[in-house]
Amino acid sequence: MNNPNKKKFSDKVINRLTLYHCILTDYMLRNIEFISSPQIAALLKIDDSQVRKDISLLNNVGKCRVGYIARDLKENIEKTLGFEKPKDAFIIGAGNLGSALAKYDNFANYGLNVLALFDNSSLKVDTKINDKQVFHISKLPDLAEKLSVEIAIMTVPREFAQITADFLVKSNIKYIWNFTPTVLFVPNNIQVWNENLMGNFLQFTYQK
Amino acid sequence: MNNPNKKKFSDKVINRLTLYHCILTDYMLRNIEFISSPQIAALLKIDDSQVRKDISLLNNVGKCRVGYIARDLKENIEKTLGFEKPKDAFIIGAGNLGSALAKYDNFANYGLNVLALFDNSSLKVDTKINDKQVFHISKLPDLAEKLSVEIAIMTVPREFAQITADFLVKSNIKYIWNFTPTVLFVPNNIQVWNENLMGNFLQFTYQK
DNA sequence: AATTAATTGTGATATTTTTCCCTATTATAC
DNA sequence: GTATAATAGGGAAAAATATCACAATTAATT
Repeated sequence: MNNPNKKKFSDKVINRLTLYHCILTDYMLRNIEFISSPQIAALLKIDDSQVRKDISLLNNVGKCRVGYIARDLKENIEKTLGFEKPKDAFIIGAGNLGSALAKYDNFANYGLNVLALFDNSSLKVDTKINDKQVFHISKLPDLAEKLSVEIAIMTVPREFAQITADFLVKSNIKYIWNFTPTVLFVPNNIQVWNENLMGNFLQFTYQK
Repeated sequence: MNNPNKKKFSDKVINRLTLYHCILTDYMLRNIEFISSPQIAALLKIDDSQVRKDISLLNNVGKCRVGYIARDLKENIEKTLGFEKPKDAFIIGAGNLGSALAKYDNFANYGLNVLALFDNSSLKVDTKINDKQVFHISKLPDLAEKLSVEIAIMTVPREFAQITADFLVKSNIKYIWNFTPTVLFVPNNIQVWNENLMGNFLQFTYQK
């Protein structure tokens, strides 16, 4: 009955939980002890019962008339979503976006460690970006194996997207976070997340 | 019956349509004339009837046994989602991410024109990034009014996120694309899209 | 010309997600 | 102490979304 391969939470729930986490981080900085579902709901402009349902999935209990203990809830989300089991990743493509993501130290707070970058330009190879070395792309298979890295953040120009994806798959990368405006063709055992920036933009500007 | 303020398409549909558009762009580059719903579905690992349902919303008709005319379908998506009516935007925060987005020329293909950047650092003010001028943030209200800009892409450090949002709202900005890991408190008439990068990352790495 | 197989379009069904609504609880005000 | 109002928790209903199933069409094959 309890299929261990089944995801525990839907994508929507995970997405909302990380937004609750952002709010809770802010509450911590402001030293506020309690948070209520209507407060969270108002900030995100969603229904308060939705917030309670999500939180109840974490087996987190609140106090009537008071709300939830902000610190506990924050830690509970971190534990549930695995922030404290860091995952290592490579950035493929040390251009503008790749560099920006390499400098985005917030990733580490959410359990994502960028170990290195890869590029094919000799201008970039052997430089450092935010203390992370840029290697030639040919070094990737070796380093991925040695460091057991399964996650690649792909920020190459669109014309190299598919060929790069093929190379990553051959190098035993299992997760590709695709920042190129391309849909990749990969085997079924590879997880791809299309960071569909324009789709997101249209979602919030279209007819509102 | 036909409420003109009602959105025609759900967020999910818009998101998928932009992914279909990515695929179609690739088909154009490869000079492939026809595309079928099972082909699209296989790339995105979704159901083919889902693809047909989405496409039928565009009043696009396909040919049995052949599929859809790739160029027509692409143009239909562009027309429907308004790629050809460009929208002007400002980038707020000329740091790494802001600069990367200013250099991301793909936005223009999707109807988003970045006119200028704003920052409060004198080191950045009056420089140019990809031919776009960086202005001091104090110039924003004037320029937003003169140029009728309603969209702001926010890439400031998290500690300045809320104060910046307040300032944008006062400056009559109506749409905030929020790249900071913060949930903003804004009036109900302001649209915010939280580009929740870590949420997206967790969605595709969590228990898969 | 007949057959086969691939594809669209769509109604029906199933599933997922969200919202509604009510009860129990409890801090605060009176 | 009692009343009030805000909140959590959770079952039920509603809404949204995705999948299934199949008839109709048609290009390709025989």
